[in-house]
Amino acid sequence: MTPRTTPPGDARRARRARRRTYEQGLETVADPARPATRSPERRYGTRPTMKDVAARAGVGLKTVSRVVNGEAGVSPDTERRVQEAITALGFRRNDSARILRKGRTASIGLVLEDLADPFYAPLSRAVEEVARTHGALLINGSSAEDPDRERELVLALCARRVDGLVIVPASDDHRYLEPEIAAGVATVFVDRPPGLIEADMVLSDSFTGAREGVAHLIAHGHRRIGFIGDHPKIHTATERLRGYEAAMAEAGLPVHPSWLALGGTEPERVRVDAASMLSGAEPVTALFAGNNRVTVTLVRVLAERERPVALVGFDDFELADLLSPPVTVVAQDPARLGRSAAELLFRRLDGADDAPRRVAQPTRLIARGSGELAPRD
Amino acid sequence: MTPRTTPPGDARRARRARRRTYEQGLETVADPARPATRSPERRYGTRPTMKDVAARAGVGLKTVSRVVNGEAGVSPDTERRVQEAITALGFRRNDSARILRKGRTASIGLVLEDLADPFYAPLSRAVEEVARTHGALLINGSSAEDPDRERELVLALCARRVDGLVIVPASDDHRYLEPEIAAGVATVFVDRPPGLIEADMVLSDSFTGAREGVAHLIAHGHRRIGFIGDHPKIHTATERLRGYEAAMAEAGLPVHPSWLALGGTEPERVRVDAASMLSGAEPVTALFAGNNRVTVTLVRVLAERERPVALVGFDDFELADLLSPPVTVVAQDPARLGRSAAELLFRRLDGADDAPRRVAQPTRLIARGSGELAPRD
DNA sequence: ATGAAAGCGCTAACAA
DNA sequence: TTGTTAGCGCTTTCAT
Repeated sequence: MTPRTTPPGDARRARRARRRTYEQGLETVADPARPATRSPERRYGTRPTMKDVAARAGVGLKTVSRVVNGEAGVSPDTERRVQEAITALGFRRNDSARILRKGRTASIGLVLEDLADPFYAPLSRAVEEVARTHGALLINGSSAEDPDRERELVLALCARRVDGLVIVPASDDHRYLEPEIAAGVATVFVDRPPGLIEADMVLSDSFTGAREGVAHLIAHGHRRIGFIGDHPKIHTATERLRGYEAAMAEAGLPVHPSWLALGGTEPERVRVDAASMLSGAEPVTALFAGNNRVTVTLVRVLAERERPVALVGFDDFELADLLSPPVTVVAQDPARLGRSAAELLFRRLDGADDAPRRVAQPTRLIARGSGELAPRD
Repeated sequence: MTPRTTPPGDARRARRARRRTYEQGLETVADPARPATRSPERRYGTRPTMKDVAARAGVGLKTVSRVVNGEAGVSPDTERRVQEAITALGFRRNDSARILRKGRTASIGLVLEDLADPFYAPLSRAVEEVARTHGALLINGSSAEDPDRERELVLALCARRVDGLVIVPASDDHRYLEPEIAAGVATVFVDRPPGLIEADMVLSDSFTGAREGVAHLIAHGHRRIGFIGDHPKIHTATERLRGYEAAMAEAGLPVHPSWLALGGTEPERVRVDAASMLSGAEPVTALFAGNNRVTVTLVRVLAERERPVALVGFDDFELADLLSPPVTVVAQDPARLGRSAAELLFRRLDGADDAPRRVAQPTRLIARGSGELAPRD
């Protein structure tokens, strides 16, 4: 516990030693707009290496390696001297070199739509937690629902030689991953299936969940039910629509095309579609929301109206139970999705080589009030 | 657009080639409980290298490198042949080797309390976005408010030679970072200041925000106001308490010790403290919540009570405006905190070497209803 | 326009 | 117990 203070000049000098602009150094995500690398100027060239430690401790390089990695076969006295040198020099093993040599990075990549989305944030956290128990770090990126960005990110992660990938796909064609998977990158898709390739996947049972949610509304007397969902290119959106259609068909109810609206989750779009369904001669008396973003917008829309409209949302969300009326939802468990996906990934990394799996997780209907409102015609 | 299909055996063979258990391979986060590495078995040894591409294209290694990196000085014909070989072999540059050679990783680390917390998720996303514009990847980890885990994570990131670090500290002593910073790892603290070292930081003005929030309650007639905040070891918690005390003092109001409760954000703890403040002969008529987790719990507690109690929460949260009463908050902008921190980081990476900065961001009081309730004595 | 050689910092294999 | 050598896959330097 030495309250040692580095002279303030040190850090400044180190900073000054850096090359002029960051981007000149190295690109990760390919960007055709940016010209290729030029200036060499090293970055951690000033850092002590094992060789330096060895020289200072008066031992061989391998001995330092042994001490650093806690391997056996070093006498206590030698170890002490090496430790002293390490501390004095502020040595820290360069894992880049280690990774190159060992061929494994002890890191996995996670690509999803939006890290900040309340649905994906817990998923991401769960993946991180599993990675941690396996001694791996997590590199993650948001695709923003853009297939090109997904591909760019995924390939950047592959170039970094992540040991595995967990992907919430934005793209519907993952053939670009074939060489990577063949080269041994374990890959698990979560929340949505891969496109045009075989791979492990962990999904919620969107179809059944939506069918139950819509059947719940029907059971409460609704006949005209609107479906407002995510963009049709997204697998879960179409699955949930299928669930809606199945529930309606099972009840012998017709579906008017104007009751269906798939599109982006931007509040404006959702508002426009909701407004049109709720107006006219035969307005819908209930709405089914295709995901949490849509649900939240619909809660706002309905709060602004006088006439009560029933609502069931896909995905649970915080405080749903404290709204008035409390919001009935078809709940998924995003953390569990993430955990399952990550565990499947590490099973692959541990050598499991059976056929790709499709894990389906059930959803749970939580009746809170908004879905039990009777139709007001 | 060749709909090429890899024979299913390929991936399986690659998987089988892997070593037996993942953890044997390589450790990232030091774990004394796990024994040191042993089995060597390579991982991407089966991957083609530039050398392989060169052999196949009948050119020199450096020519391949030129093509891969888009450098000038390659004849169109040669380039074509190299490209063909790259495609045929499924070559992808190994960035681990590149990083080792170039000395820069084009990645930054982010360590925060909990990736899934609705306050930190947008912060994280903002950091990611800035990193992206600078061509860097983001490696992140959650410290779970554990100083040891923070240190472990940060040092693992340093060993990976991330170019920079953004840290929401859990620890109150960051001297362990001195050698790293001296070696050139740009470091920016966000949301909370560093402990015992000088470094850049980006903070919200917790003191002023809390003072305004409490003054708002006082202006609405409250005299007995409870403060329920985060654990006192957390800087923002004590700053907000200071703000509370300042507002009370400025109004000439006494503060009874039983009105103050700092501790974990677990709902049980918050409930117990709230219950005791709200009972007795002279219960508080208003509550000030120290952060969004506490606020959410208090909303639940108050919803269960008959007598209305005023509430102002620190941090805004989704749907706060749709609760009844809508919740008055002192809002921070977590995305902006993240963006500022990341931009500051990249300025450092671009060579800025002026003295460490302390950036303070203002908070904003948003009156929605719960903070405007009159005291009911 | 192209390539051969050196070496980034580490670990593996093998001596001593 | 300890050290020496080779080489991971790439970029850099300097030839040609």
